[in-house]
Amino acid sequence: MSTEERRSRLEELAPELVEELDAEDEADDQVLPDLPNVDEDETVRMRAAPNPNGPWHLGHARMPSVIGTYKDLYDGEFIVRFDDTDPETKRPDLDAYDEILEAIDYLGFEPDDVIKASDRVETYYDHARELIEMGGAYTCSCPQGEFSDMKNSGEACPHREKDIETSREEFEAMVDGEYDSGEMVLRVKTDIEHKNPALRDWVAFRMIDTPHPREAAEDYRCWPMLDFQSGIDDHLTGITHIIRGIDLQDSAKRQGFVYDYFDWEYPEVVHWGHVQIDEYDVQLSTSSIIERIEDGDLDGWDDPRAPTIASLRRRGIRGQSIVDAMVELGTSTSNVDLAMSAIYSNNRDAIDEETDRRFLVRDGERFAIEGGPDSAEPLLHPSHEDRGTREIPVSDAVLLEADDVPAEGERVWLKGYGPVRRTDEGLTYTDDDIEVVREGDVSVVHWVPADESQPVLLRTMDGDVSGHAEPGIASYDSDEMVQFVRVGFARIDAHEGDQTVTYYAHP
RNA sequence: GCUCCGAUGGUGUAGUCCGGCCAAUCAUAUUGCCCUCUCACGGCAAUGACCAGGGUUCGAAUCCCUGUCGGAGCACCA
Repeated sequence: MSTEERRSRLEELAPELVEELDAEDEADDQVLPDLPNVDEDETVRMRAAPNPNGPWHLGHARMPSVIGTYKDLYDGEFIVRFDDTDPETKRPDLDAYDEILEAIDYLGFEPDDVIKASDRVETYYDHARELIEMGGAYTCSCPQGEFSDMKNSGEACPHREKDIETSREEFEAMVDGEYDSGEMVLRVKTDIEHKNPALRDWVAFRMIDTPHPREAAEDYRCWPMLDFQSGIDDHLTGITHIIRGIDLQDSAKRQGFVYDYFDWEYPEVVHWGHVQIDEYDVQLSTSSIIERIEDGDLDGWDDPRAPTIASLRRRGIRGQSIVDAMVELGTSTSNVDLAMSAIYSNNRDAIDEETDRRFLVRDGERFAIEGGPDSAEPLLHPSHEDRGTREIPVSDAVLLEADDVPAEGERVWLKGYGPVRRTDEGLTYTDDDIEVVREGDVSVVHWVPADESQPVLLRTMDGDVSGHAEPGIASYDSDEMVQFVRVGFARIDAHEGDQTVTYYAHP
């Protein structure tokens, strides 16, 4: 019985089972696990909270990919919140704000709102004041190391029991910038004997002497720490579900103390592991990429060797291909390796049908050609005869890749042109029928005319390759894709002088 | 040291909550064959995994314990 037959038979016998079957099928199409505790009456609302200290590397694509997909799945919302509260060690890059938003757009998502933590400092101050009044926070001038030692042995520091009045005054002095970096912090009063030392009386605000690069925030010296800022914002912006990395495993527990003081309900949290991406030897970190650019190892963020979103974009890989691969990783708490081949496979699926075939010969060897027609007309796409052919002129010589050069006396089939035999003079056209190819005696190779070809630079992950393409390559606009036969897919980047610059995408 | 978390083929993932339908799903990868003017696409096939050891049970990938390995936090970074 075929599947169809079984189905209709089942429909007769037990229609309710068919429904069940369909429901299961539907569930199977959903690649991401269900979000925990989704309230039917409430809109699922999530956030991406990037630090704008540089453009995005590939790992950053995961957050918008997944929360954007959840947004679609639950008919929810997501916002982008720039967590730019450290003007010094994670100093924001003013260009990165827009670059990140562009990356999200390229991935195919549109945030419902975009906010910056550095615009909201007064809000954080207000909540700190409230917390101080409740006895939930105190100012502390302990040197960092000393506090750490006391904390680790579960001892309270002398400032913990100071009166509210003093904390209030000292905090206002912090806000007014009356302390230098390191002199005073505001701590949240948690449980100094909590069994997890990471949760004991953590810092909520500290002093930073370096002005924020954004003009609107350059006067602030008292800055909230991530756990405070993020905790307040998640509540205030109505976030229902948070996804974050395992490095922030303790954040929810830390922020839980603040939420308890304010009597707020903490959002649902999903933690996921780190992503590594194969094919790149380098570390996936903003700072290491910045370093490599400064050292001149990379041309910039969109260098084809850079593990960045801008790089894949320039190579002509669609945002959707990245999104699908990211979503496929799921949200497990263990670390995962993403195979670039998964992204490539998605992208091939997306573009193969519509991409023209063209010839590119890398590092060609020149051979005079004798006899034969004076042009070739290969199809633009092997599965679409209706799209027509391209004309490649052949005057008296062609270029072949070293690996394709036949031994003397042997034949090859120049794809779209015809059979030639290697002689001591060069290549001589023969009258062989295509049967010789079908029988496997003669291999088919790509080629370009030696004189009428167009110089091409192919930029790849392994460095730049120069070569020559058939003349028609000059007619493509920037951003169009071509498939260099037997080489791979590439994006046309620019026509510079008499050279065409292309970026290699994938096989 | 203290505290969390995790472990299914090369990679990712389903199944784990509620043990039997699992000699384990799907994708990718690799290999072979077919198609083809040797790319790509498509078709067919093969390869390959439940971290280890105990326990509970008629029955364990699934529950329990121990171990091993891996990851994370204990910052006035995010």
